[in-house]
Amino acid sequence: MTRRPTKTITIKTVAELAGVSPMSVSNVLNNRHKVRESTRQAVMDAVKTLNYSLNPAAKSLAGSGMTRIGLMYRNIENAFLSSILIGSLETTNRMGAQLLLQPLEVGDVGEVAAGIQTLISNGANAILIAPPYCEIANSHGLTKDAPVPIVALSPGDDLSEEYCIRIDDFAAARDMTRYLIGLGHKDIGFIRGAEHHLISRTRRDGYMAALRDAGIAIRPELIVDGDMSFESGLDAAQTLLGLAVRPTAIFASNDDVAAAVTSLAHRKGLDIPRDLSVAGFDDTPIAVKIWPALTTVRHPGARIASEAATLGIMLARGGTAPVKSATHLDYMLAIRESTAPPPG
Amino acid sequence: MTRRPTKTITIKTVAELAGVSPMSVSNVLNNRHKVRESTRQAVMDAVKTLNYSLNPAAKSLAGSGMTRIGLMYRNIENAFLSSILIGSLETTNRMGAQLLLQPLEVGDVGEVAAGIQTLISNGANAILIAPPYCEIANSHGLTKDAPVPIVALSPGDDLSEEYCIRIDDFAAARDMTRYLIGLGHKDIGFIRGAEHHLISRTRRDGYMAALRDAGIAIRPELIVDGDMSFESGLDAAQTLLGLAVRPTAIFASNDDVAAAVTSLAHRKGLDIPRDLSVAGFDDTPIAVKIWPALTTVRHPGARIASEAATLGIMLARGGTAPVKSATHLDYMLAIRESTAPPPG
DNA sequence: AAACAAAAATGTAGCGCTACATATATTTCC
DNA sequence: GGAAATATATGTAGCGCTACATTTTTGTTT
Repeated sequence: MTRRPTKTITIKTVAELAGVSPMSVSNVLNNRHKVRESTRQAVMDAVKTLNYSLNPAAKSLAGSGMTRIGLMYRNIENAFLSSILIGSLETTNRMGAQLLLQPLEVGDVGEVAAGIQTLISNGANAILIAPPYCEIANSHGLTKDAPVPIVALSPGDDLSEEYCIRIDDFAAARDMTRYLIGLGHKDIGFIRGAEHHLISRTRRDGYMAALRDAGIAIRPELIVDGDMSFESGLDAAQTLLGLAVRPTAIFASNDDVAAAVTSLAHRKGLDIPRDLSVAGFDDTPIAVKIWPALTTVRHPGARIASEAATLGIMLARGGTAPVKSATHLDYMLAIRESTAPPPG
Repeated sequence: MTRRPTKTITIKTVAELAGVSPMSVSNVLNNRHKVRESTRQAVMDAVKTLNYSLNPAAKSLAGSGMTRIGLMYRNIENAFLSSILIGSLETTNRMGAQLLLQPLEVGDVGEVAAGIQTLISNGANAILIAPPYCEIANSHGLTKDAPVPIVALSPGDDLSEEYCIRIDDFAAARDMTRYLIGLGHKDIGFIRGAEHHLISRTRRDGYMAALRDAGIAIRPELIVDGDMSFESGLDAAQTLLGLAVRPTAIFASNDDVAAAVTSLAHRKGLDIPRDLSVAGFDDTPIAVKIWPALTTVRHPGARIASEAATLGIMLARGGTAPVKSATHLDYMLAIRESTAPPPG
């Protein structure tokens, strides 16, 4: 009488058709054990006839609702982010949780704060944050007293206020640089990532550490800025290859940039790896789709996201929180065809 | 007294703190217009103090719930699918709907049917289906009397039982082939897509139509199978480049396969485009990240997904359905550096 | 067959919110 | 200043489901 007259099919409709009580229908549909086979059949038949399914909102309201995991990330087409998406999705799916996505456009502090707020409003019980937002959120104290647990995906360093799942970027960059040094390279160019990614600094530190360890003087002009995009890689490569004493190897902060270096080198008639070695970072699909296949660092985005989602779900479901600490996953060097000893 | 004692913060808690009725809190939080500024302030203060946000399940149950759009797709790392994900996400976000993701592993009929069922159980009010599942679902009548509207994303042809958003794959493939013919090519290899993609057939038909129109005899050995993966592209390229009379141009069913052709050609010491022209399809990011940059067909995945999501949301919200018909978006040829007149 | 135990089915009372109707405060106008 | 018009606030009655307690049925034992 009040309200729009609803002709919705409810659990009651089904109960009437099946000739049982609503609770029995609920019991069947949630396969709780205490239902006689005949009843189950009757209910299932009615369900099929009515093409019925439980209302998730009501279910959630009444009972123990579905676990919702929020994922906040930069809305750009980027293979590493893709793998994070895939990984979180796969895990939330497998564990019966729901993934709420929150893509951000710009990524200033305000947008990050608003994004967290939106996710919480939408019922997120835990939040995963991809870089660089995990770092921004942390450094601005946005996660300090968040009402839900926060997990940082692959931040550039262990973060104080968030759970972290990452690889040791410093060690990985150092190892790759060492590998290049081991091949005989001394003039190794390095293309930095985006300014605001903590990762950019960490990886560069690894590169410098390896040089220092090997007693090779650091030539500042060999370290050029980029922003992790293919285009910025083209510019950076232009700079490096235009140097009077040009590097015999270039280590880029990610695979897209390394692909750009490869592309520009080809344009300039350089043979890779004979004239120039190129190394990337992340091991995204493009690494094996360019020629020559790229030597790079395997950065398991999907696994990081998967671990993070698992942690988030556990925490959301009231699991005991381990000490707020960082988990370091393994990385490894994927040595392919783009690196070789320097010419001569 | 019954039930777990809940200490949840509800709208009532907020109302008490703010000294108003629960309804006023509701009115403020849904910014309905009829609230005095002083009341709004009081409520907002209480909300902030309690760090409160509305329970979405209850909101959804009580009122006009949130629109949920399901997206079913193949769970593989693939740039075109990525762009579909991004596009749907962006639009659902912008229109205040929620995206429910349903990645499929294998894709037999059973899994597709189950996926649709799951989405509906999870409250999807409309479902978007990416290829090849839209075609599978359609051909097996899975969408015939679905309780929610179904939108096919970029199927290979107009589908009878679903709304379709796509480009004219036939015409696009024909145009690209014509372009190659226009450059002077006569021996044009074609690498087909996956068997079960309707798209594979449609694109091949376009290729054949262009040859026929130009009066060029079709050499069946120039048409080889692939499955749209980089690896299959390597095999197909091996076959084509091993031919006694080898093609002077190769048109691949997607960019990954074209990248594989490029890679293999380089390995064999061929210069692209001098010795061999290569064309792809989709214009995914890799097209401009390999060298030489790939001539390809721009297939606007994000826009397709965006249009589809818009349609789905409109239908879900009770908008009038246009006649169940297909929308054709524009495609265009992206002419880059991988194509040139044949040698000699 | 009565007495008890276990299994199965049901009734009741909300979960936290909003639509709608109703009640109260404020403004407008003559 | 008071009636009418308007703006604002509040009560009531569920939305569709499930936890828990209760009742009914079925099975087991002596």
